[in-house]
Amino acid sequence: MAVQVGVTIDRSSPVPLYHQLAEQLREAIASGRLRPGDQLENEMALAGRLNLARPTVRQAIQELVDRGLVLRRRGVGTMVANPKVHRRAELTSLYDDLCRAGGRPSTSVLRHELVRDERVAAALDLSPDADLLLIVRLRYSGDRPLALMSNWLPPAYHGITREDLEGSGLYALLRTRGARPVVAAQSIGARPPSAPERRHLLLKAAEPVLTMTRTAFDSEGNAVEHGDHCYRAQDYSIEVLIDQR
Amino acid sequence: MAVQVGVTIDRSSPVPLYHQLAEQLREAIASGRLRPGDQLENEMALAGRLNLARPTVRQAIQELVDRGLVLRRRGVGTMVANPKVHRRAELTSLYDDLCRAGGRPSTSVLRHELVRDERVAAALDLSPDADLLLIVRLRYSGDRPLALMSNWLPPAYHGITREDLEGSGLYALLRTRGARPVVAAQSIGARPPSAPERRHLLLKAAEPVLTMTRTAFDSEGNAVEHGDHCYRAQDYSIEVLIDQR
DNA sequence: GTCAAGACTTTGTCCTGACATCATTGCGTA
DNA sequence: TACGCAATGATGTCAGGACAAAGTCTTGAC
Repeated sequence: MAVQVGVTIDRSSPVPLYHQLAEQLREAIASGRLRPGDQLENEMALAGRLNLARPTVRQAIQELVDRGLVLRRRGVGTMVANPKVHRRAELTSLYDDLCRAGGRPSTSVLRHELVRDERVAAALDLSPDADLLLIVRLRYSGDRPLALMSNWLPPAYHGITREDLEGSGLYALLRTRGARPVVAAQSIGARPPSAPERRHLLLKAAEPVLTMTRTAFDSEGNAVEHGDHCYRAQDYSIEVLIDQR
Repeated sequence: MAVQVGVTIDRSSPVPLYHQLAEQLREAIASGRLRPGDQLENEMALAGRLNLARPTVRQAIQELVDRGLVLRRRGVGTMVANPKVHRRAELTSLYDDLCRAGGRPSTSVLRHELVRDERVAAALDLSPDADLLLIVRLRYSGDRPLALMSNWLPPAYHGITREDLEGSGLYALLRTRGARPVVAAQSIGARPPSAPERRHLLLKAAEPVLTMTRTAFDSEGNAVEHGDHCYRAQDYSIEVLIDQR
């Protein structure tokens, strides 16, 4: 009944054992080796087979529960969840999104300069006179403009150049510089486009823009970026997955 | 240095000990007895004082970490996080939101009838010929129309009446009927209003609507509701808090 | 006075063991 | 046949201990 998954645990690795296990189970689900409705081995069996203690196995499975990948039912067991609830909101950039969707994104950097902005500094929890790197980009999908994006970065990331930005997404760049954004407050709205927005995004006055304002922090509460984006609403929608525990 | 919080543990209660502790710490933070930057007692001290094992205390604190209420730093301790990252996205209804914001929401129910809809049934993971209760409501804040909302409910909730809906929010009603929605996929977009939307929401053609489509499930993967809402964009924005672990 | 090594504190990981609670299954009895 | 109860098997909770790793602080040498 229960599906066995090939798992190898490397005890010499610095990666915690529970995370090694969670990662391999996650991969098994993503690749389809474990399919929705499949029953996982029970915790004791997994622990015995892998020579781990049950709390370690539990911690691994808890990671998957937290992500909504599996469901636990006391007295029954653990099974792979319905794929509808699989994907959770991720902190990714539009660039990554387009790449995954198979689009050919390109970027033109309209502005790249140091500024001071009290309002943004407050959002980032920095002192009001902090220097911020302002980046304004126009993002294309193929040859059609899709988004006009303004981002403000704290001093730690001022080394990012125009050339960097034309080649990859902002979040990928931030991550290569050690940023580990884990939490972001987003506000999403809509309005008629301003004149520059109409010009850049090739919009008529009656065609609205979808706006997204976001501030991202790492796990220690340090500011990572503040963004103010607007999208062509007819070509874009924002997907979020909300869960409450 | 560390702030002691009055905590009482009731071992005869059916509520898990770790949850009792987490709840009281959460309350201490919410009420301001613990303030951002304050250091919590360390895990061993808490465990000793409350006669709990350290893993139990850890599990309690983990709950707070998961909600972004506190930060843990090895070798340093656990401290209350910056309030900027406190609130997380919640599964609430517009009605609840307006109540909290002090508005005086009112609702008129435009439609309340059983329908079949293959597309919605698929989103809810029900059979295509399932009977669904379609509810269309116009929500006012004070005397101004704010949102036009369509919701489809699976058979378990067909007992909800027009009168119920005029008095409280949909999510409150669902919860009184035992629903425990915990996960929802939302898609947010914008577009010019349709003619009926313009009429109901008193919009001009150039004023866009913000659209939100949502499907909610409970922790066992059962469908709870599917909603298709549109809001006056000039009066409303959607806040989401995203975190990735 | 400055800097580095080491002691100390605190959280992170992992183990073993025990009992509680819930759901299901199957058997026995009415 | 139908119902109820007990056995079984799974996850949920909790204890207590051990060592690892990271950050901070003190101490001592130069």
